[in-house]
Amino acid sequence: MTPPEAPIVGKDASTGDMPPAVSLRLEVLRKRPDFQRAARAAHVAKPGFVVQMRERRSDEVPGQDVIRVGFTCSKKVGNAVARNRAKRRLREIARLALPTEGRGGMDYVLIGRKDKTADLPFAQLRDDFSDALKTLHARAK
RNA sequence: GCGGAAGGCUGGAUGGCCGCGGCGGUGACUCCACUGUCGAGGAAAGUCCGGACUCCAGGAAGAAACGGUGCCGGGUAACGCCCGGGCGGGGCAACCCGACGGAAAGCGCCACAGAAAGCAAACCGCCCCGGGUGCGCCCGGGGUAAGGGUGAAAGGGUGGGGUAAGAGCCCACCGCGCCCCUGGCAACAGGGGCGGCACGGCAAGCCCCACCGGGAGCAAUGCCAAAUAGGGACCGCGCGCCGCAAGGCGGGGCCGCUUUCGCCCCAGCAGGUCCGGGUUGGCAGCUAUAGCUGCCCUCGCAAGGGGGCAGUCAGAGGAAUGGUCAUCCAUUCGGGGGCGACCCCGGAGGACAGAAUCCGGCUUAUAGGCCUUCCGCGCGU
Repeated sequence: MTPPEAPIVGKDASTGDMPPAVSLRLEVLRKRPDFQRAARAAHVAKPGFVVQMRERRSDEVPGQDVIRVGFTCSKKVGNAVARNRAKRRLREIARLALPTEGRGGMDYVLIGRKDKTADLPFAQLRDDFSDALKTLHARAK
């Protein structure tokens, strides 16, 4: 079932992000202060998750060629198994979309929701994430 | 075949595409790319016990307090765990359950009901004597504890003798207590003798006895680096008393307590040197041994012990061990076909649950599937 999905990726890739994407790198957020700064920035809520995005200041350590992304699932999401599964699915949609649809110099934080993050169809999660990114990028303009 | 008891195993499979963490290799190799290899559980969970390990308290001994354990024996590094046994209780049985030391060391409590709840008493009764009778019984005195009733429990139980009625008053058996013998390492069991019964229950109320326990925890702890508050030591100057000097005197401190042994410190100051350090980050601790896994020998009823061979098996740190799709596998729902086992089409969903220093246990959660042994009933031979 991979072939049917390939056109989607190809279509998104043709929107014009290809040239700067040459050296975009993904890094994972690990420090609490980074999460707290992102929490004060813009956010978009979708059924399966919430996305926060913050533009790093130009003098911050990771340069403009780096996209950073963090994942948060609090105890409200469920027990350890539910939290881990939600986080893994969030990681996957981020990994699939950010190299082509993300912007350098941004910190993204994805927040899991109870039951929805683990149960919604994967394709819907991907579509919602693309929509959320477009909304955030338009707002940041 | 039906019903039941005990124990054990498993807990989705295969493949495609795309990924993650550790270690190794290769490449102009701090980034990165490619490649090889390894990568969650029986409970990883609760954090309830027991340890290893680390730090704290100066060494040793002791006492008190506090906490825990509690039939006996064995196993173990240890345990509150495990195995075997005893006793008590439940079940036709297989088997299961048990805070199971001490109540003549002391204190305390025993609700409700009941006449009476621990010291002997007597509500209804029963019996005898005296008196009165309207003959139904009533009053007074005394003897009883068999019967009724209450209760979780009422001063041994059953039967016989005995008596006015009764009563260990007497007798037999059972129970209980003491002594002795036998078996057993022991808990305990069996037997004999004596005693006429005295010693109610609760120790999951305090308590007593025996045994065990110092405290805190990997966010332990050690190392490195930067900035900085600002503390201490030594050198130098100076310095209470005694002494030529070494040093002593005097004062103070060191495990929560005690004893003993031992140790340490002691005004002030411009300067120099060194140490130290809240916090943040990095590295170590960090995964291999009271090991684990498989097979075998041996001792033991067993838990387990001794030995041999082979292999070596997650180490993250906002936390890797996955995401997704397809097929199969069981499960279930709807429709159809077939006498039936079952088959076809479509759909749903896949138990509990995710390592965080590491072991040994316990407890709790768990869809479905599988295996072994045993018991009762029924049927057949």
